[in-house]
Amino acid sequence: MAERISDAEHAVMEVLWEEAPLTAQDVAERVDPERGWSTNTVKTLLGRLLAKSAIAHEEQGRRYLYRPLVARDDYVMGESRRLIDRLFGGRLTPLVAHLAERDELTAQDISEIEALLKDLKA
Amino acid sequence: MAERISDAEHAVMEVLWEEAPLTAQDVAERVDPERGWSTNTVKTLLGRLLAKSAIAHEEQGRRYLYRPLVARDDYVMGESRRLIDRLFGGRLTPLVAHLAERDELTAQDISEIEALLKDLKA
DNA sequence: CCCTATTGACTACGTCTGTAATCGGAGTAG
DNA sequence: CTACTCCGATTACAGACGTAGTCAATAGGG
Repeated sequence: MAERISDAEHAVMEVLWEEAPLTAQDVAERVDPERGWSTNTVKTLLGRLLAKSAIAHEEQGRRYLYRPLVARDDYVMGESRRLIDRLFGGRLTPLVAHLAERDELTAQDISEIEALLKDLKA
Repeated sequence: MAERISDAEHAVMEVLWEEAPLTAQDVAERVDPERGWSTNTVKTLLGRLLAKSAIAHEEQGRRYLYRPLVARDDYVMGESRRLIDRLFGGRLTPLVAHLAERDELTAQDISEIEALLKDLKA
């Protein structure tokens, strides 16, 4: 089931997570223009996502409406875990430490996370 | 330079980050046995990493000694940023929040990170 | 009813990846 | 000198990916 969503496919998923159901046409129109994809490319990606059961489609007249089957949260969680496991021995602290060391954290980030953690303990 | 290191290649890099320089043979012996790679496979990966300048080799008699050119920290940072940008709009807080929501944080994690952040402000 | 525009399905194709066998040259044991 | 061995380099090959063209069916416009 966890058929591993590729990068290009992910771009399509983002569209459907944002709004669904949509027709292939709609999706093509909403994909990040950065990509510069042709409609056909988007259709192929939709087809592949269907094949891996990441999305589903229901007939609507002579076209299909696509909707995500995988929740964004689940995908995001999976990817995050994969990275943390692979690079930080499965622990979040080293990641935060790493970002901190490289000055990738703003004062605001720090406050936000502190507040968040405080809440967690409550 | 930033030739994007693949997953299999990454496994080889981990060995060299752990200890270097090493011969191809040494690397093959130290790669995670989980992978079950033949020596040839490791050699191919070393070749590809050379091609993308992620590692370098120096002649030592009849063989080569391989050493990393890319620092682990840089690699790790790059991958982390990529994930955070792609999935969390470039901000760390949502990632932490996400992990928290899914109960992926232990009490110890929380304390550690709090301590870390406290230090940062000092 | 016939032509054209639309839509999903199928096909294409070069690149990258994972995995490995093979080839050719250089020492090494006789 | 000769057969063998060790090593890096070259080649192989299937499956995933990014990207897109073509085909067949269908639904409207005349």
